[in-house]
Amino acid sequence: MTDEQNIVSAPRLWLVLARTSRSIGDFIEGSFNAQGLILSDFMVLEVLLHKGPLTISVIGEKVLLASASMTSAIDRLEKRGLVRRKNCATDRRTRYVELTDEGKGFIEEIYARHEKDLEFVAAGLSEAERRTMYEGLKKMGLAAKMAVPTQKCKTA
Amino acid sequence: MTDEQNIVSAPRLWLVLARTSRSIGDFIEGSFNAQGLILSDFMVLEVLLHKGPLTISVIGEKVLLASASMTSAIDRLEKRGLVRRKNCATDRRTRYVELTDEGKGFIEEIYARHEKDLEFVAAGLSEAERRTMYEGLKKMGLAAKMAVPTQKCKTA
DNA sequence: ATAAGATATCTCGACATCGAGATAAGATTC
DNA sequence: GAATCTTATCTCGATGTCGAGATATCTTAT
Repeated sequence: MTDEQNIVSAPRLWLVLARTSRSIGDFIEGSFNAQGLILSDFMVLEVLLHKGPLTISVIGEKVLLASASMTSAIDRLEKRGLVRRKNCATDRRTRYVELTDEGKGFIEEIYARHEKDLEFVAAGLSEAERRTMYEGLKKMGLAAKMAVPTQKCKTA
Repeated sequence: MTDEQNIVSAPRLWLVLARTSRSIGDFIEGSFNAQGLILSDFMVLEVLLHKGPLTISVIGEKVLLASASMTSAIDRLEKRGLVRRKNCATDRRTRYVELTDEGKGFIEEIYARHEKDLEFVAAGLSEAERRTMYEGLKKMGLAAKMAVPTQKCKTA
């Protein structure tokens, strides 16, 4: 740390933010790439584990994937027997996606490791630091979202 | 903010970090997508603007692109007349990449806008907040990098 | 000087993602 | 009830990225 007394410019903050995000992303991907899972597929499984069966478009909103990408993501997971598509009784356009038993055990195990990975990465941070970072990141993210016209930014 | 008093878990911190990084990325891309620039190409031009001519592999290290991706990135930029490949006098394997006059003017203008975008995003943060976030992000990034065996993590 | 190893760039094939458009079905309006 | 609008998913083609391997060149050891 040679810059202990300099002010943190916005570009510099963004640089370290982007790099950190990437480093952590690479790191956590390491814990399931060996199982042939990519980050998107992991996120889909994780959402299903914690929220239960959801429609394809709802999952897509949560993991930030376009509909075309969702179709192929679910295809990949279904082909491996980790999830199952189920027709909706009341709306025949809709397809619910749910974890198979195998998929549930699979993601549970991987998610436990994932949590440990994240604890490790954040281990050096005090509660106050986490709080400040959390709030600061939210502020920045909200400002960025508000500035993008296409994005729907819920004010709540 | 309904969670003013809860502790910030590592997964939650990572979630907001990843989302913020993405939101800001989308936002800043908006300011040059109209010019037909993608983020990678912008980063290449930005490095050349601030560091001067560099070899393809050095640029790749700085913008975190694999060599195959760098070849096509430079191809794209060269085709548009924004950069130029130059053979190295002392090492015939190496190709230096430099901005053309057009490329220089182009990236200068876009970078100015880019800086404003980032100032806008970080505007709501006090100097203390920025400092805490900066240091905290660096801590997390370093921890993640150290945990990835393939990555060379300079201790300096 | 030669052989073996390292390095810089490029080529090729695979793949995840996306936008746009197709299809089918629910919701709304008249 | 038919026409129109909206929504959910899928298909298709294009693109950016990557890993692995090819090629050319430099470096090092002998």
